[in-house]
Amino acid sequence: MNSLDKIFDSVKDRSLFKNKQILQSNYFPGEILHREKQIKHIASILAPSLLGEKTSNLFIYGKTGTGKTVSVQHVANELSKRAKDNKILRIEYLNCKLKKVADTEYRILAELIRKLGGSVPATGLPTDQVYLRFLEILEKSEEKLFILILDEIDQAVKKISDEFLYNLTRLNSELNDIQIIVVGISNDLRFLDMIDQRVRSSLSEEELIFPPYNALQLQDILRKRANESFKSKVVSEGVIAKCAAFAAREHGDARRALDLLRVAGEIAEREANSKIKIDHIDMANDKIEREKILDIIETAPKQFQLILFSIFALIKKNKQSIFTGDIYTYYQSLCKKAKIDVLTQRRVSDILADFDMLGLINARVISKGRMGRTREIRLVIPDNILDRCQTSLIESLGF
DNA sequence: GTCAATTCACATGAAAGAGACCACGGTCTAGTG
DNA sequence: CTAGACCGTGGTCTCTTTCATGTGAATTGACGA
Repeated sequence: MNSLDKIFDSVKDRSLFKNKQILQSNYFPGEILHREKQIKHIASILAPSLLGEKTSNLFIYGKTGTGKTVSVQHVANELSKRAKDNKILRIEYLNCKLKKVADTEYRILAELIRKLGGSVPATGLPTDQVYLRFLEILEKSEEKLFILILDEIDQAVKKISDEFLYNLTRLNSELNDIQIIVVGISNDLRFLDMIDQRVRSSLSEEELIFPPYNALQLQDILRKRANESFKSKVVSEGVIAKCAAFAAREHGDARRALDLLRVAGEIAEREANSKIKIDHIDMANDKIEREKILDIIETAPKQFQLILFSIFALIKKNKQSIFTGDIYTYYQSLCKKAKIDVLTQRRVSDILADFDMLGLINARVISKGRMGRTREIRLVIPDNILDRCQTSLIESLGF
């Protein structure tokens, strides 16, 4: 027991972190760097709501990790702080990408109702019933304005169709005592092209684009957070610069940069180093990448795993690119051997497209002339973790 | 040699089914007074 | 008489199939030089 105590005690001394939470992605910083302009813009658009006036709907675009969510939430917090006493304003934030929570029309409404203090069954009701309940509960509330922040709204629209947004904007005409203001946040800059003209004009009355952070800005952000989260002298300037450079390469993703720093810190800590070294960042980068991929692979449904396994096998056999047809035939024989139902080619095609989206493979639709059109598929999983992936696949498939 | 038609092997879309989950309202049953 | 069990109907949601339509360039074959 004593020896264990020692280990436990030594962890405390050895820790490089002062407060690791600050580097976690759900941490909400008190001060947001390099977004003053955008924050002011958002605030100025939403400011009239404090007087109970219906403001324009607002749409915000920007890649992941450009501070959209944080900025909007910051403004929302300040607004509700101001409006706390007089019941004019109610602000709710909802991330439409959360699986099983808010990724369908029904669930978004249900979640909103829940936030407003009502209750709805998880399933079973017709959607229009849920709309009615939503209206009812809105009418009942004392506030005059309801600011609805829909994060990752592109995900929702992709899944549900833009009718949902149309309904949402139309609700205002059915509401007497309360008006809804929609603030949409989207990662996809082409989002507006996806939605109907009618919706577009009524929904995105104001638009705002968040540019990616550049390397210098990322450095500022990292430096600030590092100061708060690490003990002193753990993080050197070089480390920060490297983290920033890494993330800047990936379209200026601040979240990514912070993850990198945190994981590098964890690695350094485990190695009993008192400082983070440049190497640790490379290791962290590998680790993040590896865990992301392994996580996808391990949690994927069986059929997905089978198809992925087929891809692995074929890639190994002939190093060059492979095509949908090859994969399908291999997959078929695999299924027969394992006595598993065979999916149609149509479905497999979709699954391959999913893999492309997830970044496991790189699929390009090419035409081989008389040999038809197909996807040319290349694996983007780095060689050094390919074996790990394969063994974990074999394991979970029970081969 | 040139040019348009053809043809391949899928991609891509739309719709609809299967099966799991669930709410709601009506009916039946057993327990209670 | 009534609370609770039970059942049928009709929802949502995910994964999948079925049917239909689309598509880019190698190939073909007719044509003219």
